[in-house]
Amino acid sequence: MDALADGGLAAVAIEPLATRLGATKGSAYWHFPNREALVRAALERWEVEQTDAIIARVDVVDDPREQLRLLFKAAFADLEASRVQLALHAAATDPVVAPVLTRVTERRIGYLTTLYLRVGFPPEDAARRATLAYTTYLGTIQLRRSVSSALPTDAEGWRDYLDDAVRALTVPPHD
Amino acid sequence: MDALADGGLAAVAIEPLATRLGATKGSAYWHFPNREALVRAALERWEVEQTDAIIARVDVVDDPREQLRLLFKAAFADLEASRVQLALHAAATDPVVAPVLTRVTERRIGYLTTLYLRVGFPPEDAARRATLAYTTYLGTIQLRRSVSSALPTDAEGWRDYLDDAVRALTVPPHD
DNA sequence: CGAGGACTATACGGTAGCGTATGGAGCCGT
DNA sequence: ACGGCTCCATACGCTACCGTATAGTCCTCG
Repeated sequence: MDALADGGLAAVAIEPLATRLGATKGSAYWHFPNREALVRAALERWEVEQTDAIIARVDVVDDPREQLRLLFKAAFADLEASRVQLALHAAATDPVVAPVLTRVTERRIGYLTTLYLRVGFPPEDAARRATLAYTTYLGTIQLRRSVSSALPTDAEGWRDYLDDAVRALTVPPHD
Repeated sequence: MDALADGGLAAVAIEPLATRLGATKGSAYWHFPNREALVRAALERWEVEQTDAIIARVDVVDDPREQLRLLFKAAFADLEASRVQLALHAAATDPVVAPVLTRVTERRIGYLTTLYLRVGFPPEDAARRATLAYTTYLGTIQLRRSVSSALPTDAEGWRDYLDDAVRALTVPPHD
């Protein structure tokens, strides 16, 4: 996961990882039949750890608006996780990555949709706004990584930014 | 630019491009001293074409809210451009890409800020909302590429999505 | 027309990664 | 104590890319 976060999917490779671990190719190929299996193992782990975990943590709260705010806060808190997330999006065309990324994304947007439904949005509006919220998340972590100077750096600036985002994303749909 | 859009920065390479063009390495190395120069040339071209061009097209309208809507529409219209955009963000850690990406991003957010100012936002709120709008843009093209099933596919669904986005992004700041 | 510049082609050596082969260590049960 | 299982190390061939060397073609201009 570290390699994925640091160097993208290309860094999830047999020889570099073996070196990093002070081992050799020979031993690596005993544990994994080939590089694809290694990548699959990393993806499987990511999918399991990054779906239910956060949802479960947010689900203890009752007020859906508060849940949204918590969700955003939690999503941005884990820097390592967001770097992995970006690495996988960067590798979205990879045939091994694509299905996993699709599943996780749809599941997350699905959960966001339930929150918007509980806020009182009609189904179609809830789904649309959930997607919009997710793109805001994606774009923000992308920007934070690529051009961090464009985002607030201090804590209160960041809080203002989040507040404004939640405010914008919870404005009632049409009229 | 095609190679960049299709295969990311890694595809902007001497030998693959030479083959693609029906030429040989030898000829490529006459035009460019090395691979880095080739990449720089592509980046320079991108920076020039993708900054003033769109801004100029939007600047003919007067109403800033309408400009925002137009800007969003224009930003999503050019599929090729958004793929290049994503390729560069994926390669954001590359020392050649980083400064170019930073310049372009800050310039675009700067322009968005002027629009929000003209809408009537106080400076700080305008800057914040401009950033938020840009992350929405980034996240949406990211999602469209990675998990296109999560976004509306038909024209009216897309229009509704854009309308909702503009609506959310133009809600007045705090109170 | 012929010399030099613009461009192309072929061949070479180097690096980084994949995957395979093969030969070990070290431990475990009989 | 010894055959077998687990795990690791070394060596090899293969591919794709980088960059260099060198020779060739063709066009233009004096």
